[in-house]
Amino acid sequence: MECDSGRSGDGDGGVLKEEKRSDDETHHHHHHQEETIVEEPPIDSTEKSIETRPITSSPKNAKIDDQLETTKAQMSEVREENQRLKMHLSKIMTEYRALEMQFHNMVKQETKKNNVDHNDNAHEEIMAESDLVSLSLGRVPSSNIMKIEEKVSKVSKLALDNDDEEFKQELALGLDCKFETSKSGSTTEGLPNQNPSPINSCEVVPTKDEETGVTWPPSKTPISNKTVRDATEDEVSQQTPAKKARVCVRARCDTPTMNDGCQWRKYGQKIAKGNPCPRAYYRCTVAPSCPVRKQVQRCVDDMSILITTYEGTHNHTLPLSATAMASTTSAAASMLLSGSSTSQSGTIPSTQTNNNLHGLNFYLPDGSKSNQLYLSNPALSSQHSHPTITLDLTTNPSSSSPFVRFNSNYNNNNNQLPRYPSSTSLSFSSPESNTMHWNSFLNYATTQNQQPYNNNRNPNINNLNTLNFGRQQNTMENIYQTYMQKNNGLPTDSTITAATKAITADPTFQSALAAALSTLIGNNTQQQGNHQNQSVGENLSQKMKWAEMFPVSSSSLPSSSSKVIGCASSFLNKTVPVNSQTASLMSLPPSLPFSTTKSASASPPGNNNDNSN
DNA sequence: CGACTTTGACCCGCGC
DNA sequence: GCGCGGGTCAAAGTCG
Repeated sequence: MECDSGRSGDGDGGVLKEEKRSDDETHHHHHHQEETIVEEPPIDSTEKSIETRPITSSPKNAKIDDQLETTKAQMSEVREENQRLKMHLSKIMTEYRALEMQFHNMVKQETKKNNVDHNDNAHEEIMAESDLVSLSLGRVPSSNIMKIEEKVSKVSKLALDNDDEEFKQELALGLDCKFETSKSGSTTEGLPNQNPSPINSCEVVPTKDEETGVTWPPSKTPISNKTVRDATEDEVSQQTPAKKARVCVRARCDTPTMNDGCQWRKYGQKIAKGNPCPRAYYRCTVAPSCPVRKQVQRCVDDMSILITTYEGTHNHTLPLSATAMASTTSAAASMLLSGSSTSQSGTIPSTQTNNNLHGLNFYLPDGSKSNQLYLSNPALSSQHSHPTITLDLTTNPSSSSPFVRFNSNYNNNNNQLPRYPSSTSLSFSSPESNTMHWNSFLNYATTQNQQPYNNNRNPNINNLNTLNFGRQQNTMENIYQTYMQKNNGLPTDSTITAATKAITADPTFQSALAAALSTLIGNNTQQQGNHQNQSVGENLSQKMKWAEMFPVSSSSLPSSSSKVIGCASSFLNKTVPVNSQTASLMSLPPSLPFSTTKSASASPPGNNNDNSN
């Protein structure tokens, strides 16, 4: 809070300040001296003493009166200036939103077109481009993406008043404002104290079963496996090839399992081939019919690394502490299921050129960067029919390599020409100090007591790295909050433009981004939620709205009560104010299979608040 | 006693 | 068709 205000160029308030300066430089110039005089304490004390006494020395009094007058006048001017700035800001916001709307509409149109074309061409394109590692998260052929980009640039040009910088600034201001407000909100929120109202959570009734796309067959549902499977198979087969998207999270963890906030019940264990460490199978027990499973296995190469693979989406209200992981994994899975496959080389440059998205650098492993790819445990990644996205939280912080990777392995058979790109890697890294949210945030989770990484110039981040998560939950929450407060974390011009590019590159990406962002700023977005619109995605917008609806809660944190002894990833959870269901839903567009609950296996969401059995 | 874990058996898909 | 391996089931065991 206090320490960052003086910094320049680190996002946050800096944008506003600069705006102020540039707009009203003259005011500042000729008021500056008087301001300093006013703020000087001796004058105040003199004032007091004079006021309390009868007027004795008129020259002094006159001087002071003058100063008072001047000060008052100055203050009123400052107020006016403030008002002007506010007006300017609101205007900018309006324009920004208008642009967002336009952009979003275009994206929608393009997506529709692509969906039509997709069925015919997608696979061929995938086959043809399988050698390319792709960041395209949707099935939008790059040509179309480029079209979209062109259109966007056109729109931008139209709306920019021929000033790109101004546009950037506007964008930055728009988000700036949001973040700023959210930050102020966070201070009052402090530690979450309220339960997400089950009633409220139930209001977000999933209209579709998450089973729609998650082809995970519910095995222990009231209905028998095969019945449910048969019931859902048709739908599934119609929508997507039967691919069970999985999200694999690699994290360093001493304990047998990661505490992701959810309740799990072990139902099996196997020694997988190629890994002496047994693989444990867990089933979500928060709701009896929840189809979510996870596999936990130690990495054969590094026993300290725990590989947790999630499959499916919760169809019930999650404990607050589980929402972050759920939304993150859901979003990641949605990226897969929505087609993290196609892209042509044309799109790569745009995404590779260091797209800096809210502090995230997304870049693709091209041939030269193949080492960026994380090849997950072969035993886990060799699941042919399971597109798997890997969140690698284990990267050595000292390296400049990405800290977090999304690595999707559709098909890990090396000898085969993969139907899908063999891997897709999203690397979240940010060497720049103003773009370290995710880095610190995720490393915060993963490095535990590992060495701090030095990429960040912000000392706050390094502090975080020295912490264990999971065992110092409260401490970490506080520190995280402190960190969020200290790092106002406002996007800079470049981040905004990069974000625009990234979004342009793929609308589907929005879902993941939304989840990620909501994870970061989720409960801090109360007032601005309604302003966040289509640019980042409706999902994010929705999330923020929901964030309004569901105040943060900590009283229901199961991570503390759960029997699960594990590495807490619950550090994430504090940042997501919504219940799990909304988190799952929000993180995904309705059309995405992971996003909703649709059919059979789901028991009414309202009934799922109680624990299993 | 209920909830959970363990563990051997079983099922099923895939490759040969 | 067969074998392999991943995934799941369910009875038995364990724990609080």
